[in-house]
Amino acid sequence: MSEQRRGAVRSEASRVAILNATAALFAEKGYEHLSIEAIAAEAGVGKQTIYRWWPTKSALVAECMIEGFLMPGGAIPLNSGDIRSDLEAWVVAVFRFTEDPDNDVLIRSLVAAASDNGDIGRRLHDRLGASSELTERLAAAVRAGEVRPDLPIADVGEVLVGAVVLRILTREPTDEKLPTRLVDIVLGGPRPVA
Amino acid sequence: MSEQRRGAVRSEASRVAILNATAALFAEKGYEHLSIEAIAAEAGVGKQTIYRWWPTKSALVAECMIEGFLMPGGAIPLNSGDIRSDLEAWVVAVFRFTEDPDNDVLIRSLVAAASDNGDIGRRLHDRLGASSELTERLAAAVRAGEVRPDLPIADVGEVLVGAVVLRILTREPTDEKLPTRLVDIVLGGPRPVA
DNA sequence: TCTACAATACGAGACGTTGCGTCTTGCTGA
DNA sequence: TCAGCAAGACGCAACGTCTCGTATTGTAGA
Repeated sequence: MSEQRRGAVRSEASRVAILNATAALFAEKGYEHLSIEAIAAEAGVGKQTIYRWWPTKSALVAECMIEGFLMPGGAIPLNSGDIRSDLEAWVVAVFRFTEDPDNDVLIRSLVAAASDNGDIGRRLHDRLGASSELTERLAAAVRAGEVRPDLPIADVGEVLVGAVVLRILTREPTDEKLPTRLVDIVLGGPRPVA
Repeated sequence: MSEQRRGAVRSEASRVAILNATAALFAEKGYEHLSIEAIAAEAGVGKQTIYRWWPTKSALVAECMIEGFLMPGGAIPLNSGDIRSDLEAWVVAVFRFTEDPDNDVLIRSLVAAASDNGDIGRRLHDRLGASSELTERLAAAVRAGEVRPDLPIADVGEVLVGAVVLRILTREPTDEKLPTRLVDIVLGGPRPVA
């Protein structure tokens, strides 16, 4: 045992340069027109160094996403105590994010990447918030008795994200009341008049 | 005026052969690995004949979709008089359709195609039923007093389609109760016990 | 009416370009 | 000594343009 390894060790500088270049070119060109050669050139790296560590373009993009080089942050729903306005604010924030053409291209490219690579799909799913912050906010609402206790919160988050993604895909323009309507749908009707 | 044209006229046989070949190769290889040269060869047609009439691969796929060479039929929700079970049956049918790996590839390729071509996105949207049969069934439910009259039916259809698309993208396995939960969400709670 | 001609679409495929993924070379550092 | 590195050559596939020769169709002159 004790497999000693000798020889040079993997260069972290190259790795980071490659991820940075991938993120930059991805945002600029989109997933389809992303080329390994361009990434290598942009990163100042030999092609082999990319092929040595990542089997496919998809894997490279997936790692970019994991490491947070793509989609930094992401919307996090607040907890003001009012689940309805918090969800609405979240949807508004997401739509506002997608209004910037740059972000629009980014999202659609991510969808394209997801559509031919399962890993990317799953990570996109996590990162978009459906299984983390958004669900957490909904769970808090259940605990606070703000929504009916049998609400399938994981599915609610997914439905909201799905609606947003579909809007982006179909290029349907969003009207300003859409966030309210979406939240009404998933919460089972408009806010009761007090 | 009266700009007369002369010379040979466009060959309908070639046009149909190209669309057929595109549909066949699209379903077989997916959008990404679809090549114009392969389409030309499959259709027994010169490449120039394709480039003469379609500016891009996306446009070709879009026309395939318009003409119904792709996604024949599509699920049509029944009207049994019970909106809840009709919607559920529709969701089940759609998920069952996507369980076949062939259809799965087709759908994901359509999503990929939509993500870099707006026309395809819009047509996919129409064809998936969100703006036609599904909405019509929901409108009938409103007229019959089955659901609250202020339900934003167009958005409900979109939300359901979005949820299905997202499931396909994320490769999340579907459990058998998912259709029920999705319908519960958009209809504002589980079916009341009679 | 018939015939030449011009205009256009067609199948076929050559062409230069781009990006692929592999391989080689010479260098650097553990 | 051996592994990772940058650089880039290599053969391959598909790109989109272009040019052949042929077929089809309208226009115009006999």
